[in-house]
Amino acid sequence: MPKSPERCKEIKEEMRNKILHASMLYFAKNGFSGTKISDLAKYIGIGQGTIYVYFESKEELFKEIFKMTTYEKDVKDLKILSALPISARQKIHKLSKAVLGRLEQDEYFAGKIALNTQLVLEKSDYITDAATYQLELYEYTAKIMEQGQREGRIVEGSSMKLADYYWGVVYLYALKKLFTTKYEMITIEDLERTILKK
Amino acid sequence: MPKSPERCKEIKEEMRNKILHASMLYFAKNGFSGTKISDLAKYIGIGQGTIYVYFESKEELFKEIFKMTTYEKDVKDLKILSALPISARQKIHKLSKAVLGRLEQDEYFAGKIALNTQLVLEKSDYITDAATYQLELYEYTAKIMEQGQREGRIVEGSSMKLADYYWGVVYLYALKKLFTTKYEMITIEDLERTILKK
Amino acid sequence: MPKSPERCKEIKEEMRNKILHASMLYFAKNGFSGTKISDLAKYIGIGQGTIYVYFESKEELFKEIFKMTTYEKDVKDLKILSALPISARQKIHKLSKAVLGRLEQDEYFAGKIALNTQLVLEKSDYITDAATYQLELYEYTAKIMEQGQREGRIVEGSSMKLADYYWGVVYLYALKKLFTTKYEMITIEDLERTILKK
Amino acid sequence: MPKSPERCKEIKEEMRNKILHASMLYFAKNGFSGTKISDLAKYIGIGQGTIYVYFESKEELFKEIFKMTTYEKDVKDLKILSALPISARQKIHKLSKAVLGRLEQDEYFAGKIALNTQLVLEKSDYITDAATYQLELYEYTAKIMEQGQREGRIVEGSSMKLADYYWGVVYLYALKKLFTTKYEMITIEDLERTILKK
DNA sequence: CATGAATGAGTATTCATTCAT
DNA sequence: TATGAATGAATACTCATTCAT
Repeated sequence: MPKSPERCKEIKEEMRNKILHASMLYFAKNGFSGTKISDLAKYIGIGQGTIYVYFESKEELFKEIFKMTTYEKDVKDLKILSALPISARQKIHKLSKAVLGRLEQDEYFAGKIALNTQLVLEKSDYITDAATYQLELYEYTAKIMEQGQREGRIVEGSSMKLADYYWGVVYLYALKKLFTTKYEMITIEDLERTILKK
Repeated sequence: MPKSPERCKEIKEEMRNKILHASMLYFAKNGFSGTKISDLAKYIGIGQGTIYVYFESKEELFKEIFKMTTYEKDVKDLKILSALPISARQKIHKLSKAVLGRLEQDEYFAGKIALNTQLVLEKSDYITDAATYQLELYEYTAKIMEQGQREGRIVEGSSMKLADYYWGVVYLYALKKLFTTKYEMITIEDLERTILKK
Repeated sequence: MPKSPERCKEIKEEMRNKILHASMLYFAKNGFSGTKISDLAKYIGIGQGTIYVYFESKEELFKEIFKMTTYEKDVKDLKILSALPISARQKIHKLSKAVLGRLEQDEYFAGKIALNTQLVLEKSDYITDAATYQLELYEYTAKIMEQGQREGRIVEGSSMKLADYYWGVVYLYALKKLFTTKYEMITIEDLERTILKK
Repeated sequence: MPKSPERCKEIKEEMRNKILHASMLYFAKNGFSGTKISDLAKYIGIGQGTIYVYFESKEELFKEIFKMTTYEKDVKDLKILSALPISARQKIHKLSKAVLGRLEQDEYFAGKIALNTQLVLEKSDYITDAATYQLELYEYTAKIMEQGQREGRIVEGSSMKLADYYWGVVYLYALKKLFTTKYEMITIEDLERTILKK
């Protein structure tokens, strides 16, 4: 008789997640074509075949990683933040504090952000799926920018450009986190300066 | 066969440069492992074998590209700029204007900057070679930052961090130039804001 | 656990036979290299591992199947038939009737015959083991052919060739039985005509 | 400059045919799953990669072989034969003579016939393509059978069954040709006896 | 010199077999 | 004992490199 069927499913789910999470960082650091299944398996600490028990192919694994690393939750949080009855200045501050904090503590957060780039770098097609959430993230940020502009605390210019600039800098330091051993993280003020009026 | 021997060399040099320049952009966009020689040759419009007439291997081609895309000239220019008897504010302005200008007009400039990242992303070893010039670039920029700090026009903090931040943003928009079709370029003011005091 | 020890053995023997019989047909239809253990297990309705409880390897299973599907009993029957004090014509008739009858009713009989082919097709080495009985089958058949030739009812020619021809046709319709859904079975007369004189 | 472009295409076509022909016999003898690309390449005397220059995959190679080994020409010939103003007896004689003659001399003919079986054995889907011509072959043969029945020289029964029986025997000896080293080929009379009335 | 077909080392994927439960 | 997830050796397939033309 097999193990308890529920426990069994749990274990399978666990392994799948293990592969998914470990691969995410590996792909983020090495790119799709730079990642060999044999190396990846060794890195995860499993046999090559095991990967194929859970995923049909290298490509499919990559797609699944991508689904997993969606900005869904972040968008929800940002939506709430943007709707709060506080000044844009305060919103930006809260956002910057949260983002830089996670960036410093959570390598997965950095990986998630970097992966989006891999996708661009490797001209993948999954972008569309991802782009939706990324766009929402930008839109809510842009809204805050507009509020800030009305309040006179954020520089003039296309609010979308500003949002793009702001998140671009975040992405920049995600890359640094992932690929550099020694680097100086910017401060909250540094980040805010990209968009705040003097 | 025995055409004019000089003309012959010229022709050779021409083809070599053609390969070198076209490959630079291709590598910048696709990464080292993401680039297949067969695709590259098709992109350049030559036979695969031709590449091997001028370069020993894919790796060697990449190294040669790297030598070509050195910051040597830029360092020289920056050195001169940093030594000018003008305010840091003005130096930053001149630098930003020049950099953003080239970024907008010259895809090769964007490619050169992006390549440095490929190297980091793919954990290559040539970094040492490259790092030397990159470091000098950062050092001269840091010097300007320090001057600016003394003049009270540039924000406090490690001058190296500021230089790194400044060039990071430049790199960010080099990527956008290379990989995005529609994007809004930042203005000189946007770029300067990363480091200028209000 | 310690049920009746005999009953236990019985159960084991049952499972072993289940695997053996089901595999026989599967191998006969798909060939040795065309059979995946995972598919076979699914077809039988058991886990992959279970097969390895009863058989050391895919190869060993195949050998065991082969032992099981020996012509031993058929040879014995044919020996008796060939020794009967009746005309070759009658012997051939009895044989043809029996063979075509079994072919129509018993898929295992068809499978047994087809398997011999797999062995030839896949150039296995077990042929030697099998060949012995097959040879005897042919020899007793050839004897009947010779009797028939003396009686003037069977066509001239090498008696072995005729036996080979006769069983070849039987094999042909074993294949049809196994692999075809709609086909017309030959009659006893059709089969006899291959060797009978007009 | 490359070789003369026409000569080049010729050479390519030659290699493609070389692979196609050599593979046909190899597949016929070893089956689809029993054929390793590495072994096949060694057998042909080329590098493994070369196969992939001409064919997308093992499966595609197999399909191409199948297209090549169609009964197209045979059907045409048989159509002409069936329309000749001679007796069915004579037609059958001409056909049997031709078929057994080719079988003895031409291994490719045997391979072609055997391949059809591989397809059945391996339950492929290409059968449909092949089946068309096979069916025509059977239909023209059945016509001759009907003529023979009217002329009283061919045994009674479904003409299609007789055609199927006749070609079945041919297939049987194609297998013997391919897989057996020592065997006795049947004579024209042996073959004809399957269907001729005494 | 330029080419692209041929090659085989390297990489992705499959599948017989093991083993913890 | 029965299972099916895990494994790695075996196999299919890719791609940098060579070489005859």
